[in-house]
Amino acid sequence: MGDWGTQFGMIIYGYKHFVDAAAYERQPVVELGRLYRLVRQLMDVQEAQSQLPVAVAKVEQLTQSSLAAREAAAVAPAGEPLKRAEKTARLAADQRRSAEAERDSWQARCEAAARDGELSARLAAHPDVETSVLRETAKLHAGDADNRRLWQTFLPSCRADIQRIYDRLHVTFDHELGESFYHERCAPVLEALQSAGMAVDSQGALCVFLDGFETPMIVRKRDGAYLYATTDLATLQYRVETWQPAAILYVVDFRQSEHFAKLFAAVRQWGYTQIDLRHISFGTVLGKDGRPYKTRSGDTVGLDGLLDEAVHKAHEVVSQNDDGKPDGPELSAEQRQHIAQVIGMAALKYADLSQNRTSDYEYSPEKMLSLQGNTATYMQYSFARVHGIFAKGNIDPQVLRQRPECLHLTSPAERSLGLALLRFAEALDDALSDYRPNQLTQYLFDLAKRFSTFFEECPVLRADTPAERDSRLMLCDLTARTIQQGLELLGIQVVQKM
RNA sequence: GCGCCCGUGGCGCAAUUGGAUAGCGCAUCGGUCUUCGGAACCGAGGGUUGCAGGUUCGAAUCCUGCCGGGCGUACCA
Repeated sequence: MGDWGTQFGMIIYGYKHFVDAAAYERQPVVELGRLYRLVRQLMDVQEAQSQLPVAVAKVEQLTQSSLAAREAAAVAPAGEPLKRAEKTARLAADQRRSAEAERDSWQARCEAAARDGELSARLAAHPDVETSVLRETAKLHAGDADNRRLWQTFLPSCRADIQRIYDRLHVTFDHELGESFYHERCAPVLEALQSAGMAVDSQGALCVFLDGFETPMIVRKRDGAYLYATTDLATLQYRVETWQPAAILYVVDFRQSEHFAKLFAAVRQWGYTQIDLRHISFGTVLGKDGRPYKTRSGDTVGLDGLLDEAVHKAHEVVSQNDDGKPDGPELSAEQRQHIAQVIGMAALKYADLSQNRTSDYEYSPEKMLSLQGNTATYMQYSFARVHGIFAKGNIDPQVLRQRPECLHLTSPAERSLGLALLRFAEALDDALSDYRPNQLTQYLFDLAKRFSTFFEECPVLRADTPAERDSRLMLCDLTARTIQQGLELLGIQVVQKM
């Protein structure tokens, strides 16, 4: 958990220069959020200002080489050389265009900042915020009294704010140790690496050079600060000492695969050869523009808003459906609210988990909040239907479960459903073998579809014989329990009425 | 430049890791329908799996080369 990184340097810098004491007094997290965004904005503009001339020069250079490539193509002899030259020219033109686009976007940001008087004044008063922020971060890490004190007062409210989201998502931890916990363990790790001859000085930084990698894994910056890799090494050592794990899974965006490849290589060389270390990488969430999705303006705001939207939309559908009941509405306002919570969260989680873990996907609220087709709602609906039958028939499933011999599969729909039920264990194995939750979602959707067919074709309470009725009730119960168990493994709840 | 990943009906995705006629959802079209809960069911159309070779009894999957896209690449995480 990132309780120690640059984001705290940003907040500390913001607090020292821009805090609104009264606002902080009233709502600390809101004010700290504002400060974070403010500092972020200053850093972004200054990045744009420093990148602009670089981009301009790059456009100039690429324009030259593009011209040269076109001239070369004009005089190239026909055949293979011409094709090659044309391709080079095309590539050069593409590069020039994308450089121009980049230049324009830096320029637009600079101009927007220039039009904002207050922002311009701040930029003038605070040149190079990024360096200042890094300095605050370094001071925090070095034990500076002021920064430590600020960090200690900020941390609880920041942590509590994040907890709100975890609570909404029902995410809990068995152990929780932040980056800060490992800080004091970093120096001994580096000493060990140095005495093992693995870590050496290079250009002022402490580096581990590894076979098969062009660049080293840097474990201590020139300015003395530790990095991501340092904490990862200390964390691994601590975990081995404390829990003797057989395997450690790192569930992290695939863009960090090189980092983990280096980390694992270093760790094995260090002597930890018995642990199964795995980077469970996943694809990037993309915005509408196909670029990685970011909430530059804040941190958890985007997610919070999405959760609200999911619940709100589910509430609309629940209400609409309940109002349309033949005998009038059945649900209280509280029930509707609870159902909307469960269904909305489920839709979001399912949208994420039903995707192939390794592929990118586009952040699209419309799709993520859909309640039709291959969605959690479909499974939850099956579960609720079973409870509808049990309620209407006054059935106690516990009684059924005493006599499993009552199960008889005669019609094709019953047989198809029964076969799917038997495959549950197999689906779990599939999901587990390569850490792919979508194997499980796919199974559950298949099961629920078969149940729908069964439900349509096979009357349960009005079955022809008591034996058939009992058998079908049993199938219903098994289906409901399988769906409930499967969804629970995905962190998704069910409701008896919806 | 080097490295990693991706390309599957209009759109979004699967494919038991090399097996049988490539599946599903949305969308489209057509049916069911005074329901054990229609947030449903049944059916139809739509594919040369980016292109070209190769390996194999068998390729969406493995190899090679193109085309197109994404990401990473020395002190961010």
